[in-house]
Parts: sequence; structure tokens; C-alpha cells
Amino acid sequence: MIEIRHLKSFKAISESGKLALAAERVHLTQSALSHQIRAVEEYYDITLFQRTAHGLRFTPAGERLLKLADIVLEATAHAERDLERLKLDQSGELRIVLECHTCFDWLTPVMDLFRRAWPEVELDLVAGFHSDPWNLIKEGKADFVIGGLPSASKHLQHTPLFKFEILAVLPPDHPLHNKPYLVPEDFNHQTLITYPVPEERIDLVRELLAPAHIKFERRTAELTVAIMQLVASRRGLAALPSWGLQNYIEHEYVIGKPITKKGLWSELHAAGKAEVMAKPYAVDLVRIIREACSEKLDGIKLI
Amino acid sequence: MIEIRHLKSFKAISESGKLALAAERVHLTQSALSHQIRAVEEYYDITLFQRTAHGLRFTPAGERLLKLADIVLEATAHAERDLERLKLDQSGELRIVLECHTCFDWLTPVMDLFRRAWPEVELDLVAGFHSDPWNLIKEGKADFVIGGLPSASKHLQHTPLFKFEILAVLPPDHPLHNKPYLVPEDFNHQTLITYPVPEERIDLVRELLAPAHIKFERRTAELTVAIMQLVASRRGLAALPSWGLQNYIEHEYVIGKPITKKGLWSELHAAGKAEVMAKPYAVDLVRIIREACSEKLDGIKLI
DNA sequence: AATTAAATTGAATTAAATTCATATCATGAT
DNA sequence: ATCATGATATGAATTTAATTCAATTTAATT
Repeated sequence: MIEIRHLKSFKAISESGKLALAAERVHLTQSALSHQIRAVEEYYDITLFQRTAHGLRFTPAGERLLKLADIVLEATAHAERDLERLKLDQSGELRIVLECHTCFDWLTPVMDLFRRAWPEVELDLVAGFHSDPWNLIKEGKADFVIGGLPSASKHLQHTPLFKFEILAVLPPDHPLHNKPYLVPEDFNHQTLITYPVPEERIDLVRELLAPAHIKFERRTAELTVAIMQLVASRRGLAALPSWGLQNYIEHEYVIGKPITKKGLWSELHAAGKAEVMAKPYAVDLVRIIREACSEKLDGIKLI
Repeated sequence: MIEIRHLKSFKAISESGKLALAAERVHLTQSALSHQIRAVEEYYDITLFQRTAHGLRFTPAGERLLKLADIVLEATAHAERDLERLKLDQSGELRIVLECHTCFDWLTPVMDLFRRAWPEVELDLVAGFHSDPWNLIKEGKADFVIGGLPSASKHLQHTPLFKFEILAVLPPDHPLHNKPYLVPEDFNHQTLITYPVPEERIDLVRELLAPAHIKFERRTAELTVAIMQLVASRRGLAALPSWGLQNYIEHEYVIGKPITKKGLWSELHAAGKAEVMAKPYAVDLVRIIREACSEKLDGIKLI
């Protein structure tokens, strides 16, 4: 079969007219080229060159393959340039910050999937708790925030991930365990157990308790399992995304109740600088998160 | 370097999604394909496929090469079809007839040149003398006539070759040897030595002697060298194309004189059926005749 | 936990391309 | 005519590359 290497040889022959010169240009010996073109002639059983005393002249068939060479070599060079560009897109760094502590639950398997698809992208989790995770991007310490809708003043590009319901978490024998849903007043003078974040970042407080001027105590814990222990031992109530509770509810360690009749819903978004969010691997990370979460987490809605 | 064979493999992979299936389609083992695509990935240092449990998925870079494959394979297939067509044009048969006996002088080297350029074309000379050579084409016994302008009634396509001068041939000591040129009356009651063809095909007779009602004897000989011998031994005069005489004149065996003040000129044409004359090798034969003759024959003019 | 259906790997093999040394061929000069 | 020159062709030896073979690995499914 004809190969690109032959086409390159043809081009070189046409440009130099002589086998020996052409051979140099394609880093072969004159003999190699002679063998090579002869092999093509034999393959197609057609004369491609007229051998003269001054070098080679293309026959019409040779000219035809030369035309093919022009097309193919041009297309190949173009593809190779594109490949170089794609190589840049294929590698990079993505330092992820989570606004939402519970998200660790699903992020680990998602990161595994991502790493398999994008082995050249270095994926890191920025450790620790930050009062304003989006600011880490401005400071150059992170690239990709998973959390609520960032305020417009951050000038970050964001993509919605999904909606999820926040359930109140009560010990199974709590006095309110028969109510179909809780209302803000049910939290009056209760202890609220939360992750250690500012009050305004807790949806329940911001959306319901603060507007209704409900008074409550706060106690914090860093890990979901610690919060569960505190709730189960009746030290207070919590409000967590439904998916984070499932395991505990199934084992009747705690119970979950909707908050307000229509439930308390929150949204998760991915945010980052526009140029980062445009990277194909960032776009793909968003896709992977949405796909994996909608499959594995109960009770969420893609947005 | 990437080669067409790789592009074919990519195409097969994209169409079957699985290495093992694709391997069959390109007549390789699954392992060979695995090695092959890996080599391309390493050459460009970029991941082309995402390996999943169900087969291979193209990465954007892989997709790009797939697009290249479409272009290249399409162009290659097209070129190969054209090559098949050209192969038909490249081979054929050309049975040549000469109206003009002297033309043998230059035809042999021309045929050598032609055979080198068109090895697939079978070149034959139709032997014998024919009163109407163009008719041989109609009868399917010849393809290509070299001679004067064929009459329009033959419905043949013709291409002009060149003009040449017909010189009178005299023995060196002939009484007329001092005249700068001969006139028709000089042939009165002389013996004219010619090839064995009808009178109306002899330019001198048709153009000059018959119109002037000159009386002359005729004697024929088949070979140019025989005519020369007869002239040299004073058995008569001849009239031949200048190029045919050169050797004899140089050796002072005979002398050549223009006929009439402006000379007697004749033309040579190639004629054949339109479809034969259109064949690339027929076109090229015309070119070779014109080039070779204008270089080697003195005193002719291309037309 | 075992099975299956894929791809990968590395060594061995086979095939193909390339080189080396030399031959051939056509042309132009002596 | 013969010789030198500048070109391509040829064939055997070599080198390089592609392919196979025989395990391995991997991940999903039963």
C-alpha cells in the first residue's frame, strides 16, 4: 500500500528532479528511494516516472500521486498542528475547593473517574476550611470551586451542577419525629450542629431561621460522622443534604425530615476563571460530576 | 511518523469500537493493533484513546486524527481510482503506417524514444506499400498514418508535424550542377527515379511537372540507397526530402538542388481516428516526433 | 469470588525497509 | 570511437520496524 512516507518522497523528487538530491531531503540513500518508488510502481502496476539521463520525470500517473501528496501532506501537517494545540488542552492542573463539606462523599469516586479520562491533568484538593473559597481563585491558590452560586462580584464563570434537598436530622426518638415536615419555629432554642462555617453560609439559617428571627445555639463538627454522633446522642439537630444522610437513615441511626412544606432546596455550582472553565478537561469534569451524581445520589435534580 | 496504515486502523477502531474487531478488519491481530496505536500515541506524546472495559473511546486528539483519516483515505481512494483509469490510457496498441518512404530514416530513433516513455504501448510498423494508407485505418489494419494532409473525406483527425523541402538529386557532374535551382523544364525528357508509388503521390509531379505538361520517364526503386546509386550512376534524377539526402551530399556522392526559386516544400501530418489521436500516448508520439525531428533533421520547419 | 471480555505487555519472530557495493545506462567531451 | 561523468537500478546483507505469541492486567458482570 501507498504510505505517507512515499508521498513525501514524491514531493521531494518533484522538487529536486533528481533521486540523489531528493534522497538527502528525506534522509535516505539514493538506493533506498529507488527501491521505494519502484515498490509503489509495482504495487499499482503502473509507471510513475520516466527515467532520463538528467533525472526523473513524472508520468501522468506520477503527477496524479503528486497531487495526492499535496492534499495528504497538507492535511497531515494541519492535523499535527491541531494535535499540538490539543496536547496543551489535555494537560493542566485543577486545584479543587469544596464549599460544601458533604461533597467529599461523592467527590472521591468522581475524581477517580476523571483521572482515568484525563491522566495528564493534575487534580488536587485544596485542604482546609475557607470562609470564602471563591477568593482562593483570585489569590491563585485554587482553580475550581464546588459550592453555591458565587456572587456576581467575583467575576467567575459558573456552571450549575444539581439541586438537592436539605433535610433536618433528628435522633429517631425525637419529640418531633411524627411531624411530616419541620418549620423554622421547631428550631427555636434548639442546638444546631453544623460544619465550622460562618452562619450566613448555612442555608437553613440564611433562608429560614434568620428571616424568622429564630434563636438557637450552635455547635460545630468537622466531619459528617461526628455530626451524626452528636445528633444521635441528642445533643442537637442538624440540616444536611439528603444524599449525605442516606446511610445513617437506612441504619436507623437518625431520621431525616423535610424542612417546610415544600422542602429546603439548595443548588451546587462549579465555578472558576473563564479560561479554566473553558478547558476541555474542566468541561468534562462538570459532565462527569453531573453524570456520576445523578446516577449515584438519590433525590437530586440536574439543573 | 503517522502513516496511512495507522489512519486505516483508526477508522476501523472507530467503526467497531473494539480493538479485536477492528484488528480483524485490517487483517492484524488485536495485539498488533494495540502496539500500533500505542506507537502513534508515543510519537505525538498524546493520548488518542480512552481505554474502557467495553473497548476504546476516542479522545479529542483521537477524533482529530480520525478526521484526518477521513480526508486522507478519501483522497487516496480517489487517486487510486484515477490511477486505474490512467493505467488504461497508458497501455494500448499503435500500428503505424508511413506514406512517405524516406520517413523510415528518422522514425526508428523516434520509436526507440517512444518505447522508452511508453513501455506498455505496443508499437508496430505496418509493412508493405499501400496506395491509400489512410484507408488502412478504416479497414482496421492500422491506427496512425504519417504522411501528407489526408483528404477531408477520410474523417480522420490529423495533427501537423513539420514542413520540409524537396530537393532535386543530381550526380555531382551533371550538366545542370551550376544552376542555383532547377525549374520544371529541366526535367523534360529526363528519367525520374522514385519510390514505387502512384504518380499523383509524388509532390514534384503533382505540383510542378503535371501542371507544366513536362514529359519524363519513370523508374522506381524501393530503397533510398538504391535511388542514390541510380542517380550517382547517371541513370536519372530524383526528388527527395532534404533530410534524406544529407549523408549522400556530404560524401559528395550526389548533389541536391532546390526546385523552383522558392523551393518545393511539402508537409507531413499524423492522422488517425479521433479516439486514437486523443490517447495520451498518441499525443505524446506526435510531440516526440516533432521534438526529435526538429532537433535532428536540418532544414525542416515545425508547423 | 469466579468468570468473562476486554486491552496491555514483553520477548520472539517475521517482514519490510534501508544500506552498501556495484552495475547499468545515456550523454557529452576528447 | 572511447572515456568520463552523472544519473538510476540492482541484489545481497543488514538494520529497523511491525507483527505475533503467550501471558498479564484490568474492570465489569454473574
